[in-house]
Amino acid sequence: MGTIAKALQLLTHFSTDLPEIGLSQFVQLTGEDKATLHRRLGELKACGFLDQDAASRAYRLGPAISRLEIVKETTFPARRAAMEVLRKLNSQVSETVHVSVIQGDQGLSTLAHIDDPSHGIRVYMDTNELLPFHATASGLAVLAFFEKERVDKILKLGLPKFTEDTQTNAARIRNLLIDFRKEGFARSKGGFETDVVGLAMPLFDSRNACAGAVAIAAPSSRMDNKRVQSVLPLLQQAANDVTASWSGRAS
Amino acid sequence: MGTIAKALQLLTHFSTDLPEIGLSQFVQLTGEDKATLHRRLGELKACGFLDQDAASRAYRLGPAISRLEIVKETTFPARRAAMEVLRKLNSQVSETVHVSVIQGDQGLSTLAHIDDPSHGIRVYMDTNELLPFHATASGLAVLAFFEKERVDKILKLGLPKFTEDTQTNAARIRNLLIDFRKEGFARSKGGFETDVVGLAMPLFDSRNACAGAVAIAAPSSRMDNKRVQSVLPLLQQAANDVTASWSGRAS
DNA sequence: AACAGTAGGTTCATATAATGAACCAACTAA
DNA sequence: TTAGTTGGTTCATTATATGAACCTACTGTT
Repeated sequence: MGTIAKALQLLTHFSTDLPEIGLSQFVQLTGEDKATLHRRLGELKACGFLDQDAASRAYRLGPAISRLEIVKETTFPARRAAMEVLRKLNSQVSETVHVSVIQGDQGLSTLAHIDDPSHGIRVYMDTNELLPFHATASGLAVLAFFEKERVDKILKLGLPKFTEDTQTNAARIRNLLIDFRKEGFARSKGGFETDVVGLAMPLFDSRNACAGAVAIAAPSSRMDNKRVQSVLPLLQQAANDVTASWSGRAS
Repeated sequence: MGTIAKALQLLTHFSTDLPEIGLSQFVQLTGEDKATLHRRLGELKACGFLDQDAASRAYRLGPAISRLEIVKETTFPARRAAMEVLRKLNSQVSETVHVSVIQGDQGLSTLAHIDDPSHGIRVYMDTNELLPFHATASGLAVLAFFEKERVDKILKLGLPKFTEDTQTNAARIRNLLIDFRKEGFARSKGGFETDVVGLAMPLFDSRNACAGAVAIAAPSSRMDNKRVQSVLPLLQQAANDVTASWSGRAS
């Protein structure tokens, strides 16, 4: 790995749970030398990718990120594209739908979502919340397409129990992943929020790496096996549409 | 300059006008060796900061940008913070207001804006359009706080004429900047859009570098010298508020 | 078909830049 | 005082980035 990649790797440690990181904390997180990290962080800061709190001296993501995101969304509106696909999918299935992207090893962050308005009982999404890999359909969908090493690493980070139905047995999760990979989609029932059934398909970037997932979240009362079979082709189409708009390549 | 900074510098070449850049074009833009650039671009791509079009092989901004921006805006909502300040300013002055951030040497991109709803005749903003440095109050406000070398570089890039009143004389612009720096704000009249008067104050990041500007855009009929004097303290307050929310330091 | 000009991408000896153990300095708590 | 933090710096050593020359594929031209 080159110096550039090592430096950019540092940025992946930032998350909604850990928005500010000090020098020593970076030493802990990476195991690298303090002097080395200090120089890397300094360069990232000089380029505006990091900002340093004047008082605490901790680092946080800098203004260059916003600038680039504006250019990216203006010229290649991934967010808008995802939103358009979701509008279509929502109109077809009349359930809450969302597109989430991988955030390092911590989970998935929601890029775009639609809370379905047509039912009295519906699934609400907290967009600020990270979706855990092991307890959501989206998370399982991307895990199913990760290399074994990465799956191992993530499963070893801990499998918190969110509900009675959260699957916390690593071996069983691994078995699920084999099925999901074969079938091309993942499902979960009440593993993150009680009574919510999730159906998710992976999304790929232009490097053919799994970048996220598109998912349908519905009350379990409205999502029996028959309904699953009927919405799957629509979800597949949505996944293809998002992947195509992201990378020019349909899966 | 270290390798990391050199690599990140490449990203600044992307803009709304130039969203995709090929290898040879990078050679032209930077004057560096093809092999070197190829390796740097490859590393940026491997980290998800760049994406490569499968057919044309051109590079564009990648998914990592969006991921980081989501973390940044979730945990440290610069955009939202700017918007809140703008709401207050708009309620006070009842004119179109906006916050723009510097985008390399190409101009300013609008981060947040409010089109004032209270007047029949009002200034509309095209958020996708880059604000030129030499023809807008925001641009002149930041130029006034740049080092001389950077001002020279930008003025040499060309001074397109947008209206009859666009100032295209570099020497006169330089004189204006001296005044603006002294007064702490910049003004322009019809230089970008006919009959629009702009008033802008610079914004600073935590490194004390000028990062953007907050501005009021009004029809010239509503912005005489007397009105300017009355809104300036409000603009100053808004600039302080944004800068404080961005960096923890009031100017 | 041969040519010239473009593009993206690769090789390997060389030179430059990254590294890290040991070092400060400042602050906090015992 | 001491011991444990924190962020930050120095400089000899080592590893990495660099770039001239090379390859390959595709374009339109003669």
